[in-house]
Amino acid sequence: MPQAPITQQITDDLRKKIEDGTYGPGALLPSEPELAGKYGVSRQTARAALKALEQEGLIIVHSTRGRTVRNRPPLRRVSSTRRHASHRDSGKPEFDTEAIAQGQVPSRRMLMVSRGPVPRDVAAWLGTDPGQEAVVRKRLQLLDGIPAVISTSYYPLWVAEGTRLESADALPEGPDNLIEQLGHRFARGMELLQARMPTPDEVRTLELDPGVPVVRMLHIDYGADGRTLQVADDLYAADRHEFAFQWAEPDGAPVDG
Amino acid sequence: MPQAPITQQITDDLRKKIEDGTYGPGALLPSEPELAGKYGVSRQTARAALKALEQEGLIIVHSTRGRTVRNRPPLRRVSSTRRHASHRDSGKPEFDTEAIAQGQVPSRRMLMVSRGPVPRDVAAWLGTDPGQEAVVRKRLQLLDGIPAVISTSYYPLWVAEGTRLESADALPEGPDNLIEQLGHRFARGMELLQARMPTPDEVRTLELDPGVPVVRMLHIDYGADGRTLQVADDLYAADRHEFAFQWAEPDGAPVDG
DNA sequence: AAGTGGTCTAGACCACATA
DNA sequence: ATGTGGTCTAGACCACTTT
Repeated sequence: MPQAPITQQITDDLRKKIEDGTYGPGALLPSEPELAGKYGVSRQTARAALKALEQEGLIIVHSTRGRTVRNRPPLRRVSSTRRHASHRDSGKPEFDTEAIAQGQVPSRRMLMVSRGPVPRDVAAWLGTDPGQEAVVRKRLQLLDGIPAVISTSYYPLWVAEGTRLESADALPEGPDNLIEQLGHRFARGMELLQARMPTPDEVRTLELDPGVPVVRMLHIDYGADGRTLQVADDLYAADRHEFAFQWAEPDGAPVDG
Repeated sequence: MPQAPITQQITDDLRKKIEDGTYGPGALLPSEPELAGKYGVSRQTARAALKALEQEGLIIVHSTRGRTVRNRPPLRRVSSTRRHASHRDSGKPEFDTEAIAQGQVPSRRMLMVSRGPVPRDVAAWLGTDPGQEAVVRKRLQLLDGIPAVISTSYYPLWVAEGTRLESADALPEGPDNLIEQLGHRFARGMELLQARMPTPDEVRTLELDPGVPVVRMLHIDYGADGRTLQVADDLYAADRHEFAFQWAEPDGAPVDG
């Protein structure tokens, strides 16, 4: 059995103390010099041990104050069924409806509205020819002023051309309702979830803490004729959201998540 | 605008070169001394820059060979509907059915079968009294010998007591089928997905690369009388899986994901 | 033998917040 | 003024693999 590096031993010690409550949520960890002295190592080594905990998402670093144990915020539940037409309030975007129901103040910042090419995997779902342009709407949605989701929506030209979907203005009723008003019907859809580490860009936009992954939800909606009406590419901060899906036998009562 | 640290500049340079294909998948990056020379920094600084890329999951470190650009493996699609009784092959566990359908060889390693207390959040879903015990089955499921999922299932005593669910042997037909054979019916269910960074334990068991998050899927099944039949706590390597959910209007054709 | 990454030291200077 | 983290240097020894 090889001897574990001293850095890792220190990390393990500290993690254990966080897990068993020696350092509870919000507690201040020993400072770098303090740790270095206690274990008889250089400051860099103590620092490396703490860095590992930071990347596991266990602690928060306060520049001139020290490091504290992160206390996990409650997760916001994102329910799949809420997106369907039957659950939608036709006056507002689904995001707003859900936020208000939870007593939070929704807001949004438009990041981009343009006609342009789309990423490879999105293009495959859109069902458009490769190289074909689409209308792209990218916006940041916030809850109580805190960034929650980066939403990028792609609309085929045959859906969006000449409509308010191409306008840089916000859509008070939400894109889904607008599409229905344009005479389309959402017949079926699919949601794809993936998790990964964020890019530095995404860290900035979502104001992510270190060690926090993102969840990408690709939402594809099909019309009655089988053509793709829209592809939504939503990026969530993983430490602030969880995702719920339900099913029931035909005669079973549905669950409200 | 404050000057970015030199470490970060190097990271950004390298990331750009990975993204634009200067260093394609599998390509060998410059070594630490090489980078240090090129940017006129110490080896530690070059090393820190590379470390960042490693934690973003962009590169793989080979101890005595260098660092190469990671090429992303295809994601295995995990479909929610497959778990429902109507989609289940009653001879095999759902995991095996799906694996075989994709041409992969499923296998499993039992990690633990015991009667014991359950984590707080699982207990809440189980609907048992706090402190109440349950039967716990923990196993590692593999595809072609590669770890895929850590599955931990919790069964209330009124379901599992005195049945083969308490046996340490594998269940050839799978727990879901066994539960039905015991006279229970799955009436409805819910799936909860969360993403986070893994613990060191989980890294070891799932053989995770650095910078790879895990997805936790909590699957709760209810019987016809509304009581919880089981809670499954599955942990997936995020770089090897994606998750699909579908819906359709009553008269719409279902989608096969 | 040479080159890779893995680990660690001892010291330095900085910006920033608090006392 | 002191203590915190943020960054960087110059050098060292190690294990391992390839040449």
